[in-house]
Amino acid sequence: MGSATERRGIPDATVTRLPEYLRALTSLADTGVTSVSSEELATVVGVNSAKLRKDLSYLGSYGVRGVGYDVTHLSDQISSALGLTRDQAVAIIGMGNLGRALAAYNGFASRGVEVVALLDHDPAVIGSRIAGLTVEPVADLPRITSEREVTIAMLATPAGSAQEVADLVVAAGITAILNFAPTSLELPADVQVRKVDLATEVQILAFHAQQSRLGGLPAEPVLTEAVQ
Amino acid sequence: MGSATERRGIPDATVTRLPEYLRALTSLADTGVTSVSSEELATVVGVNSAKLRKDLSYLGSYGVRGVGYDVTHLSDQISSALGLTRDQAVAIIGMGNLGRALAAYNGFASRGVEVVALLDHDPAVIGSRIAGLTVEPVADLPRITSEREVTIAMLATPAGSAQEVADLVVAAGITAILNFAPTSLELPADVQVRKVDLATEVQILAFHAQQSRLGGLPAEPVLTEAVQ
DNA sequence: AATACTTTGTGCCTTCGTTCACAAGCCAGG
DNA sequence: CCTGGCTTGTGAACGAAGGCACAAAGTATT
Ligand SMILES: NC(=O)c1ccc[n+]([C@@H]2O[C@H](COP(=O)([O-])OP(=O)(O)OC[C@H]3O[C@@H](n4cnc5c(N)ncnc54)[C@H](O)[C@@H]3O)[C@@H](O)[C@H]2O)c1
Ligand SMILES: NC(=O)c1ccc[n+]([C@@H]2O[C@H](COP(=O)([O-])OP(=O)(O)OC[C@H]3O[C@@H](n4cnc5c(N)ncnc54)[C@H](O)[C@@H]3O)[C@@H](O)[C@H]2O)c1
Repeated sequence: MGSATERRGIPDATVTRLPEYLRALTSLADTGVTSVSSEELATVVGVNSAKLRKDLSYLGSYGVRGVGYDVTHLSDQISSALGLTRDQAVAIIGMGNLGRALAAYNGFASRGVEVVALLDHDPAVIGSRIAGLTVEPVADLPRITSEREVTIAMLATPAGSAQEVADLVVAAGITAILNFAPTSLELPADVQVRKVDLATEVQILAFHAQQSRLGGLPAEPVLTEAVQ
Repeated sequence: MGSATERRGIPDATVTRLPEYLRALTSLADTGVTSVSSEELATVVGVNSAKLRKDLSYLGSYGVRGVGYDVTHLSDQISSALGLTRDQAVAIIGMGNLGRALAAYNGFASRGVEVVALLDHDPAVIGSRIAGLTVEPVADLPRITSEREVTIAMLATPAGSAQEVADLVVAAGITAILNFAPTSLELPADVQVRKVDLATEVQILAFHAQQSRLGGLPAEPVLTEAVQ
């Protein structure tokens, strides 16, 4: 119960859930709800309510006992904890199939993410307009980064170029990368990297699918915890 | 050290790493490497070597002390544990920006994933050809599922339709879903769901970016563990 | 055959995360 | 003002995951 929002040490597991809570709260607010109990919010998000409360307690939240949480206030608290007081300026690098889809995605704006630059190295692509932005050469990344205060790069280049491009990104002063290329990047420890690898996701699903196939017959207690 | 590969109870954390190992091994095999030590493989993937060895031990692996692991044999072991002995047949539902990018993605084939159907409900899209496949109506999902033995569905519809479509998917007999819509699905407990939410990923990065910005000044020991 | 060297597989301890369960605190209603 | 009923915030128990460190088990060398 420290002074304020910025206590060092929100657990990683909590941080990964905060965006989920925020999304659920935004959606509740849109439907006119002004107050939620931890129980209600927890079922919406699909987590245990005690976990939810503990998560919120890390940001020194202001729930009211017997009542619940004020939706807008809690949203603000979470936004602030996540550093979303200002929109995050994002650059997308590699304007192929995936890069174009990302650029065209209109789900970012409402969640504090603004795409401010599209980059590629292919002269055939540079200069074309995609989703209201003009594709620029990667060579301009340092200038673009400082001019538009880019904080996050999305890497959508082929795996072969990913490391090389990541190095450029870091050299340009960006310290957070969302990597879509199926390769692990070797970068300084102060650079945050998150990876989205679809084939990996599918393979994890394949494992579980196989499990239920195998486990289906040997009459196992199927553990039907209702998600209701 | 049980009889074989199919021991019940590979930890979840291990399962999520197995695809990474498999990818690294495939890439090593491509460059002609036939044998790796846990140390080498671990640095490629970016994990602790003891963790790697423990992970492999869950599949009753056959490493050779003093030598390491046979690359192709280990690949087979992992593939088998993951249930990739046959390609996973995947259906993509919702052929918008993202669905098209997924359909055009050529990185699946080499990793045991085959896209066998593209579905939408929009008559304007149905019938068009994308990446060699014809878009079919969602109404045909049950037939398509049984005919082509679809095991996994990728949901790329707007968030508003996601639950509804997911219900159809389950009704068609599919028990594994990769959900790209930013919403949590409520489904029977025996259906495996994994979610890919890009805005969430960005927000997590935003948090860490903020942390290093705040922590940057108060002279903290930056913990530069070399990923080498 | 014996010795030196390498690398696995794993027991054990530590750290992190989850869940339970309940006292503390707040509101509403009489 | 006081009582009853909810819901929060959190201590404590539990469980999962991570990592160290070393015996066990193999290869290579003499
Ligand atoms: N398409 C998908 O749905 C999908 C899904 C999962 C992962 N991915 C991954 O995302 C990445 C991109 O996929 P894609 O299908 O869009 O590929 P793509 O080939 O369509 O596009 C790649 C783009 O990156 C550009 N590029 C290449 N090297 C570059 C460099 N050094 N600097 C700047 N730009 C460069 C190319 O000019 C091209 O425009 C790949 O790593 C792929 O594995 C794609
Ligand atoms: N575009 C991206 O890069 C991106 C990134 C992250 C997440 N997403 C998410 O992925 C989903 C799709 O995004 P998008 O940009 O491709 O949207 P989109 O609007 O371009 O495409 C949606 C497609 O789904 C189809 N559809 C709608 N309702 C359907 C139904 N009931 N049954 C079958 N098909 C239906 C539509 O006809 C359309 O073709 C959204 O939920 C979005 O939030 C997209």
